[in-house]
Amino acid sequence: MASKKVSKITISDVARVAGVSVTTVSRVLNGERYVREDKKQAVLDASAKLDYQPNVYARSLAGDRSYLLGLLFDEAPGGEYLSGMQRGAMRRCKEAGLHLVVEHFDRTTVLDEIESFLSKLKLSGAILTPPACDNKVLLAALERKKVPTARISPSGSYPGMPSVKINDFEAAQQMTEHLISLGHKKIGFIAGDPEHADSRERLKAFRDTMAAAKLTVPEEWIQTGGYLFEGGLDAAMAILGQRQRPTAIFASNDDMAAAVIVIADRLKINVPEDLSVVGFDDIPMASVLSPALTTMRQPVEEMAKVAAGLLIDMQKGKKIATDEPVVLNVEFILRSSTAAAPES
Amino acid sequence: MASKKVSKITISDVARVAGVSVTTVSRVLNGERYVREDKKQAVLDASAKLDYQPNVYARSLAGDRSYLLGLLFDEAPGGEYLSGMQRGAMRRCKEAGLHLVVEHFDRTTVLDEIESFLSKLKLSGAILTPPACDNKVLLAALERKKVPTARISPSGSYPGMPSVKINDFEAAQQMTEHLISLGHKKIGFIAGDPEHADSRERLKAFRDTMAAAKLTVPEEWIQTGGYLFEGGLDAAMAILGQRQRPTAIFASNDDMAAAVIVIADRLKINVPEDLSVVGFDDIPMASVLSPALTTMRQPVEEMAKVAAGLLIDMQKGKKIATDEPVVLNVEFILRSSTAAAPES
DNA sequence: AAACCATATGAAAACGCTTTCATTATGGAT
DNA sequence: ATCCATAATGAAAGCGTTTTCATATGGTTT
Repeated sequence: MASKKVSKITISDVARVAGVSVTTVSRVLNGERYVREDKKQAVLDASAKLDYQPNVYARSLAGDRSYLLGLLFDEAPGGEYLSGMQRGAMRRCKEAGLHLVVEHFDRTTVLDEIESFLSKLKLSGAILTPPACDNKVLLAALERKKVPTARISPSGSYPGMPSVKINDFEAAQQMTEHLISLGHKKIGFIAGDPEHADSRERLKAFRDTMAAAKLTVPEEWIQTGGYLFEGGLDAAMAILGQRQRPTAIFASNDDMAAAVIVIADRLKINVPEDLSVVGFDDIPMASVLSPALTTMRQPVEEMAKVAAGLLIDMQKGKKIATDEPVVLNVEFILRSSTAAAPES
Repeated sequence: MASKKVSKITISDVARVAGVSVTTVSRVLNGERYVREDKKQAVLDASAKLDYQPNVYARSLAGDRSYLLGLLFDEAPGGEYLSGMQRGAMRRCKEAGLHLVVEHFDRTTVLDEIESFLSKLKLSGAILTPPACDNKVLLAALERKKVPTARISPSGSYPGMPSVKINDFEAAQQMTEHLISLGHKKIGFIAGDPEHADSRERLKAFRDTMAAAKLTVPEEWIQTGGYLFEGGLDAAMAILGQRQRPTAIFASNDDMAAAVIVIADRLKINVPEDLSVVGFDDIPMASVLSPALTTMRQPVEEMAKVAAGLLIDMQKGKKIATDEPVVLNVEFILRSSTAAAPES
């Protein structure tokens, strides 16, 4: 007795069981119009009964979508940031039956390489994390290849591409107000990368908020650290090495805030008694620093989830606003690196 | 005058230009035998001239390979660890013209879901990071679906699946010897997750090395922290809260070492003057801790690269040793959390 | 009653490759 | 000269979908 071949279940198997044509099965599976309700149900039943799994490659070859979303980056942002993004994007992909492919383009990647990648994979969409979201070459290639693209925390806007960000201005304003409310009047600031819009926003918010509170800030207390720990060390040294030093420092991200704490420690300045320090991002390190860092949490995972969602909606033909970014909320995290300003 | 259609370049275009059949082109592109050198060259030239990009989906549909490698994980290890893995795997994939798709399976993922994923994507290979590398359900599914799988730092071996790891025993031995050479005689140990082979290895190495140096370790000085920061806090408290306390603590990873430093700080114990602390992994946090952590660096990126390489070789039909893991070297990183043992 | 339209359906033609199978050189060994 | 194995090649048959196209059906509108 010949054993039944355990062959793969194809769309025609489903068609046979449901008593319809493969065309109809395809229609049902892709949610098209013009299928009678009873047949639709029959197809769904048959498909479930047989545990039918459409072949991604056949679909991609025949249709022109690919069921793959790309998460693209160039110089990697922090690992925690990146894997948060990834988790968010993955979750959303799973809901929609898509898959996430990751790809790295470093500074040396030429246009050809990018285009070759794009034309080979024909991504259904691409998510760009900073700083790739501002990589002109990459953006141009994506546009030429007509790959729907969502950008995360980009600088400015790019025609036809939606983006997701937080309200950096408000967040930085809130953080500055926190320090002011603790009685600090002499506050320093360490900016990120001036190329990044978010960095410029945070700095502007700091300046505006200080001015609104009638507090002046010597220019020497405003330094740039490029979002890097090392840059933060230099910036902190530049600020704290002066005769006149502030009683609080607002670093534009946690890496640089950690650097401030290191420098303060080296200079025998007590944090938070003599110097309050705040950061931005809430990376895992923030809670293990000593003292634990007061910071502003970015909803990293959520941002990627939303970005993926935008792409999925675009693919479904929904109209998406591409001129204004989707703005998500931050969360203020109070820990022990901030305290009331010391008696003057 | 009709403008020339900018249509996609297919294999038959290449065939025409090279003056051969598509079969021959396919043969050349897949490195098969039985193609005369001159024709081979003609194909290569034509392909380069036309900038031909084989369609991944058509290839996957026709052949039975998929040009996709999967990086699979369940409960995510640290973000830095994961993104290091990813970088390594991606690099190797790029060299081989493959792409990396990432997928997360959490504790609640049922077998069906995994199998559905596997049969839909027909991965050319899968890389499992810990702890997914020991997930029985996942492993069984991969085996059933015949997906070539490489495991990273697994517990034990699994028939037919190669793995990559470091020599945990030697590394932990070296670390223990470092402490002993500094004059420490009273050393505590915080173990990781007893389920993990690497954790058991590190503990055994510690015990053996201490014994070899004729040093005894009270059982209360050996605690388990499960590789987690929180677990490390408890373990550190259990060790340092006693009347008799050690002059050094070896934590099985950096997260727990960070916890030791936090607890020491809380108990007003100076590190490294009164207590030396060492970790394992060299996560980025290690260098910003205060004091900076002496630790053992795992070649995370390299491990993933090697794992990807193993899969690629397997696909090419090379014979791979699956009984013995590939062992990579660690690197001892001396920072300032260790010092000579205090005078007794 | 003819003409029209929206709805519903399936047969068959792509999609761009790999692989099978049949056929034709090629170069010794008999 | 004849035969055989092996090297080299291409025509054509898949691979499992989506999409196009043709056709059928049952109202509505002229």
